[in-house]
Amino acid sequence: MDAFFAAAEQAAKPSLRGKPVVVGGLGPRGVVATASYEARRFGVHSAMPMAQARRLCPNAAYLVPRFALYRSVSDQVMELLGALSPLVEPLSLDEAFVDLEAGGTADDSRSAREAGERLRRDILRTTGLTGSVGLAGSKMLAKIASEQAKPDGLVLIEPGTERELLGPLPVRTLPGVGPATGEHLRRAGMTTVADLAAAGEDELVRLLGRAHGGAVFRMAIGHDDRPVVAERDAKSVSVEDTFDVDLHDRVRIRMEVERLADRCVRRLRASGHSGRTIVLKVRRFDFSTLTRSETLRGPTDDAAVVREAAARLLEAVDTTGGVRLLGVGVSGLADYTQEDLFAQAAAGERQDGEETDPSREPVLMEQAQGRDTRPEAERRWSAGQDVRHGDYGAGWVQGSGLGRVTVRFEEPWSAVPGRVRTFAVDDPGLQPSDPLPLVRPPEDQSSWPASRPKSRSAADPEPEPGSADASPGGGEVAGLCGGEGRSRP
DNA sequence: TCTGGGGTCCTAGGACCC
DNA sequence: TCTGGGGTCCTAGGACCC
Repeated sequence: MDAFFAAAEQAAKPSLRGKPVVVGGLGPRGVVATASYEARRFGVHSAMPMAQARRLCPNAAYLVPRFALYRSVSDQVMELLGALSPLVEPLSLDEAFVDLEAGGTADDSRSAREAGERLRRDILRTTGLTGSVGLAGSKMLAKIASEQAKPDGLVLIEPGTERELLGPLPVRTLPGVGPATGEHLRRAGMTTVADLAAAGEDELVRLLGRAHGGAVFRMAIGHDDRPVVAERDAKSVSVEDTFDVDLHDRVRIRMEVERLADRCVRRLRASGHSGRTIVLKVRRFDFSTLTRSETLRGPTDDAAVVREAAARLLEAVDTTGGVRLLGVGVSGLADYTQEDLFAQAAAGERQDGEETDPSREPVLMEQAQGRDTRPEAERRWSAGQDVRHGDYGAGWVQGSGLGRVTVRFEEPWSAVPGRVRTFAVDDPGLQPSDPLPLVRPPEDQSSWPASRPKSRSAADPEPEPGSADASPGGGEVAGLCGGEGRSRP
């Protein structure tokens, strides 16, 4: 899918179409998840610190990710892929490999191209979004082709042309060659894929190690026989939080670790797993990161066991100077859930005498450090989130601050950009809501007018630009480009 | 206003065992 | 008479991917 998160937001919010949109963490330490193509022209890209993005493109709309929406669109796309072949390997919400041969869908360039074009039409029709297709004889080349096809295109690599196509490309094009390996190779005088092929396997193994060097060499000469694997079982489950402000208080740190352990176990159980190794991750004030792990005698999915193991691991970590991130993970997964008395007994022995009483700790939670420091009422509203108002219908939060929240009332199928109204953050008529589908469901067409805004003409004039942004408490505003936010449509 | 969150795979050293 | 040769498990860190 092309610029997936941002494209989904533009499809959902007609007023943002054709405008720069940036989706990602909106806190002081957020990074860009996806930038729309309009925002990319300003130099904004994935993984960039949000602060830098705002400097480069101050007029973009900055929105929180809405994973429930992306997941539902992803499910629709994956279902279309499933109709092409039983062998579908999702890489993420917006990308997957499909083995067309195994599905009997295509067996030559012509039939593959037809299947690809049909798929792109089907994706656009069912999701309202564009996707790009790469067709080739291996996963690596199909992926490279799909990158070349973006946005909204299709590229097929004819069998026999692989090496001449790969040769001039930079080494970073190959999967598995990241910043470190790329730099390593550059220092060895290799910048293109042809350089790697010419260097030979022995030389790459010497430079990069046995497994990595061998893999990079095979990729460089266009050899990739990795199969498309439909179902991979998970090997670990983890959760982590970066705090808005570094944590110093040991009691608070301990409490956050236990909260993360609980969250991790909830995810573990939801996935139907138990696990034997508990991992604690700590990123310090200076970005140095360490992990500590402990392997139990048997798998567990017991929150108390994981919490206590994580707390034990924390005991051995020096947090002087502050902590910016904490994480808890479980690996060594068993493919079924079980109550493991061994592990619990072992944990109990090691605990021996140490008391855990989380009920005494929330008192300290109020200390103003870490996470979102805005007042509770304002914390309810994040730029981009879905809301519904009793009188005005469905909309999305454009910004909040100074005790106010501004909402644009529009739906994915609104013909014109919607009107904006401003409310008190605690307005009882305003409630968070679920995302609307991007393509209007047919059965809703008769019922929709009933829930439309009662009076469009009653909408408030738009707020002063920047008024909400002036909030000292970290209020956030989804900016709009080209004066769109200031003038009536 | 510097740097998210959820993963996978690989390497290397030490413990331990036969 | 200073020290073999595997193999597995555990821990920690690093690179990479989306």
